[in-house]
Amino acid sequence: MPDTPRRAGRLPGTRYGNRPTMKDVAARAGVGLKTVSRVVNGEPGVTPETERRVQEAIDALGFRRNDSARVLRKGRTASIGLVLEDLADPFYGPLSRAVEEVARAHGALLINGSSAEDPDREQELVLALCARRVDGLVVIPAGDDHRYLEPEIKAGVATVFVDRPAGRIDADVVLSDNFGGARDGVAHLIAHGHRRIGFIGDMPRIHTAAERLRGYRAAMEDAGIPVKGSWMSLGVTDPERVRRAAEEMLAGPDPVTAIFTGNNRVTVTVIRVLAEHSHAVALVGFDDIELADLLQPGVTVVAQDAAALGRTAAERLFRQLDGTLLTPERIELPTRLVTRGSGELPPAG
Amino acid sequence: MPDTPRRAGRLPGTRYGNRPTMKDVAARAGVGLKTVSRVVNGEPGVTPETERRVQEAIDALGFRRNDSARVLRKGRTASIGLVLEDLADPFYGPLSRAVEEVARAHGALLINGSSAEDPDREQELVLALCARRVDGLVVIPAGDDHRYLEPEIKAGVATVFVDRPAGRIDADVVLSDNFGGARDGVAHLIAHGHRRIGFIGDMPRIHTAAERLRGYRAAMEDAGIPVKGSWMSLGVTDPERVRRAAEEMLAGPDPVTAIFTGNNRVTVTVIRVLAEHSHAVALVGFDDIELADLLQPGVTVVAQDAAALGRTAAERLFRQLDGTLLTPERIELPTRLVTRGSGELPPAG
DNA sequence: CCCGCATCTGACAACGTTGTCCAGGCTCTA
DNA sequence: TAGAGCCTGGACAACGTTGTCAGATGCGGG
Repeated sequence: MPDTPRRAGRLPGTRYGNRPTMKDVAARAGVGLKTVSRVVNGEPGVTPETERRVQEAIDALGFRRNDSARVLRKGRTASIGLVLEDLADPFYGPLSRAVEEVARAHGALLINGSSAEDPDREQELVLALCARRVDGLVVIPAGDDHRYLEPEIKAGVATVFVDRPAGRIDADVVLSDNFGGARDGVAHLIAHGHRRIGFIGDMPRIHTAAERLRGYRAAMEDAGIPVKGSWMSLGVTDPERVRRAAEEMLAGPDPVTAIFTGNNRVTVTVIRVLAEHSHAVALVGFDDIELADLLQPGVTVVAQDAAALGRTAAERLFRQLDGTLLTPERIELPTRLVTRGSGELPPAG
Repeated sequence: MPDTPRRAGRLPGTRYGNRPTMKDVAARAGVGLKTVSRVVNGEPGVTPETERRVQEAIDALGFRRNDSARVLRKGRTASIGLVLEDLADPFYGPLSRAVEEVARAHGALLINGSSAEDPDREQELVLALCARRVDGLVVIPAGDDHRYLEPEIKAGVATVFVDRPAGRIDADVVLSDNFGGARDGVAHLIAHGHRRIGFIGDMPRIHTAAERLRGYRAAMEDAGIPVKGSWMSLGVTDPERVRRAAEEMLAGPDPVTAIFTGNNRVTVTVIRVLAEHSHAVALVGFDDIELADLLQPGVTVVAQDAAALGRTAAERLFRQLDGTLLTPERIELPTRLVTRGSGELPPAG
């Protein structure tokens, strides 16, 4: 590409690179400031001839309304914030997109940030968004104390929590039925003859992990199967430790014949372990994973609908802004058991 | 959850739900407006005692600085816009995240939107972002004419295009080496004895698709293999048509012994087709896919580094804002051939 | 011919913040 | 103790837009 010289950076001190303002447009069109405002906003009461002149000046100058000033004046930003754990996680992609679509339908833009599962970073992000006066917030919480949001909510920032409940404040929450999903998944294994079933999940301080563990316990109890401590591994999530945990469960004195995995990352690692294992072990995982049907055997999962979570949350948010929603609620979306083979294997050994 | 009454929506007419301003804080602390500003911004020249009083008032009132007003005054928004095709696509997740991280390192927030591969929607989004006076834009273009951005760029909006070049304007671009990657992938198949190699890719009007097709042709030509029209399928991307295209290539009078797929969606579908096929067909795909190593055989791919694309683009953007970058450039990042089995199968039949 | 009315236009203040600049009080020295 | 100089604090304008309101213009009717 030729080395066409570019503008010499933005000159320090210039604001917005000296963009034309309505005043400039008005001067050029020979009309008043307010008339330009009217044309820009499509307000009535402007002669076609005047409008044409103004439009001409706008095009000639490359004028674009400064929404910062507009926001300052009007009080609404037409933007909402989304704070999630990690934009790169395949679970959050569809969720973000769903929130974005709802926002778009309401003429709002989406500002989003990743908390990286760090409560401080979550708070920092949320408050930065509040400082920009987003109209509302969709938060997938990393922390468990959200009292810092109280003044914001009181000041009118619509807020909906997703995937996990808010901590120590009363707010709208949209969740998957983690308990029921896990219970059904484990019951599915039991129905296929398993009694020694392992559970590998995240730290129970994370709400979803705790609920799924509870579902596992409930299913076992319903079937009258006492759970051994060696069958449960909690709080491991990095691949190396998951691998060890799985191997121990499979090798112990009371080896499991099936494993229930608490989230997609764990599931993937366990699939790798089982692929190397000598005899077939049944597996049901929480969260769907791509290509799960192409593996041998296909992976049976408890799928949750990330897009529906996002959509539901965003819709509630805009209903809060309408004023049609007055009472915080907790909404639980159902999960779906998708059978593909790995969960239907009979007990071996 | 109990039906605790919430504030009755935002009262119409109230701005920001009557949030306290610096003036309120100043009144309560019994100091001047500017002193509050100084405390909020950590500027020097305030006695510890005064600062304490101000801080107290801030906490008591739940004051949070209004960044809209700040932006209006200062001219910089400390936010950048990212326009991509689809936030839910696993390719863009890591890219977004990388852009976000760089933005964060520069104290900026990220506003993003999906164009859904629609040029009009791309333009609408970009202009909405410009109206908010984002400091810069990272754009994965859907359209092929970006002259509408000229006034914006002239006005000082830093702009970097990613994944595909800009149309009809001179701007920074960060791309993967689509041509070289595809050429190497196809050459890899040729090196393993294949001569009848199929290509299934997206519409050549999309830059990446055209480049990959060019790479395919180049590799074949380098090996002195004339390409038959029946080996190429362009512009198909929905699963059903990809399936048919693959089946035709495999069944025709000159059946292919290997297929090169032009993107991850096509690759996934072709994997499904090959899984049902009677004899082994080699496969190399452009773009990596998760769990590709667990399939039988593992899927050989030409991987591009989405995060590196995003990071590089964002870094260039902030260098533009620094003023240290004066000339638009075209940067090409290398791809990487990841061999896992499917690309090393010998020709069958 | 003048008045009233409707229509169109523009002057002005306000939104909440920050930059500039000056005033007042303090300390330190001669 | 007076004066110089420094430090702290505050008054005011400005950023670009929109809401309010009043002025200008034109038209028709009395």
